[in-house]
Amino acid sequence: MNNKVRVRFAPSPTGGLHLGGVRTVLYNYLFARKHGGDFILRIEDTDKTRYVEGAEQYIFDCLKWCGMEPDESPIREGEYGPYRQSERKPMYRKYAEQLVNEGFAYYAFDTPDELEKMRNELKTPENPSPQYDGKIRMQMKNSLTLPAEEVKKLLADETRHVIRIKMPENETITFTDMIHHEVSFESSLVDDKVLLKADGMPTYHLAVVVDDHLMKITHAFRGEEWLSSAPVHVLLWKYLFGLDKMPQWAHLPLILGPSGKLSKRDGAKYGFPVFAMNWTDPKTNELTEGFKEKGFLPEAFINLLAVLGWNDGTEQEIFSMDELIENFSIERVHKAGAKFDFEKAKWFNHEWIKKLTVKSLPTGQAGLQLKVKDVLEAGGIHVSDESLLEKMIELVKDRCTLLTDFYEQGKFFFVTPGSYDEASVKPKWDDAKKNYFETLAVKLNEENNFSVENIEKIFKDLATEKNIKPGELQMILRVMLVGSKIGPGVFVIAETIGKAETLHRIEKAATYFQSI
RNA sequence: GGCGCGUUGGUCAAGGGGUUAAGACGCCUCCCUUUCACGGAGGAAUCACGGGUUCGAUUCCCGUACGUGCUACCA
Repeated sequence: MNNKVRVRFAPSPTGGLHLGGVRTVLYNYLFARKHGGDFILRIEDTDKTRYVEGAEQYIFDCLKWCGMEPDESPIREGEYGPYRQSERKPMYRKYAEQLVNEGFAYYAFDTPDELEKMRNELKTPENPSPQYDGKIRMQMKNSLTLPAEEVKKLLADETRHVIRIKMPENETITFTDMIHHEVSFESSLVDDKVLLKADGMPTYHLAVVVDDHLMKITHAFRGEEWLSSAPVHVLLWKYLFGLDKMPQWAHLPLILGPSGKLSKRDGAKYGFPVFAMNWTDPKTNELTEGFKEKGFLPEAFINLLAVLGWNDGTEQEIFSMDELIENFSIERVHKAGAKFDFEKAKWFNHEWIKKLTVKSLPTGQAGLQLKVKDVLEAGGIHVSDESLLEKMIELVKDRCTLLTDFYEQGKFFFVTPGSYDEASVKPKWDDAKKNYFETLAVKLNEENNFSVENIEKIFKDLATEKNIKPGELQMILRVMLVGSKIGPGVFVIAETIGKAETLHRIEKAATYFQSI
């Protein structure tokens, strides 16, 4: 008897990993970790036509970035492999045939053309999408309608065929969902889903049941879009392995975009990422932006996703992965879909940037320092002084919402401004100011202790002496050192960049201001 | 069209027969700061609608509307 919790996430390698996908992984992962269980990654690649080169590796990379590495997966083998359904192909047929032998499924020989013909003939305004179901299966070409001899011959001749489930006539299929509680369906209203495709690959319906059984999955969390096909899965469990062995289900609410279901296109349309990381579709070469590249911290990303559709009942909103694991409960996940709000997403990132110290990172991932360094270097700023980098981060992190903001907010610590906010300085600049800054430069140059306090004292004493309001002077000094009216205290900036650089910037700017 | 699921401010949401219906984001005002932010103090804004049940319904029940998902040899 194995009571250990085992959950799995089963993406199909057909494109990028969107918000809803990552949240599904996250909830699976949190549940597994909370209960000391296993988190398994299984790849659903039974549809060769939709398989996209590179998508599988991309999924691994995204999970790694988020800090959710599976215990068993195609790259970290366990005892229940293989973890790619395409590599498990031989396993499925016998279950499908068992179902046929027991009368729960049947062989269907209808060609795609015949199916299309049937649908077209039956299509009416009242019934826009006719199903292959109990009402019409006796008019189709299958082992229920054909004489046994003919079926035998067709199979012996290796005629292309599929195996379909035979939905019972009048049965109410009821099951318990951890979020929606009791859900019921009328069996006669569900169609005879294909279980095994003509190429021998299982469909999702067969594969999910067989694999969950073979991999001893105890809990299965997936998007709400699967709720409609749950009755098929329930029946399959009943026929194949017993309802008592069926995992507990939880159908997660959808994440919505500004107008309806969140789509890949919403990203481009509204200017926010919808994938975890940048994804370039190799077929179209189309790039969909990722949260990582947009400047999000993985801590913030999983945090904002976790509380989109779940909360622990307290007022806490900022959770680390460890706190999430501790406090998460699937029962508190909402029933209703949640609209994604990019403004709030940015707020989470802001909070995490403020929260993280430069070096220590709770996740053990690359620190803020390295990430900020990457941002600066991407902007062409070479960082050679690590202690200056650390100091800069501490000084400006309160005013950075995205990692990429560190460029604008921090570049002046490393490079002399190349341009100035002339509109602010021009009206204030006169001979008295020119004279003031010339004298200031001399005085600062004589000062050996170039500390914030000393710089400020010299600055203010001289202002008093020259009878100029310090406020205006401070603004000008800021533009001299920074180039614009942003950043932390001017005197702190001066101290940080050092005496030589401060003097250099004052002189360079004064010369420039004189010319405008 | 059928079936499923859902519905507390603009958004995320707590709550759950009697409450001034929490909190957060965003927005607005003020304070701090002669920079930009952070921070602090306030403010505007909500129980989809209609019937029941009840002394009382945002909360329970039933309808309606709206939203959303499924209705493929896709997952």
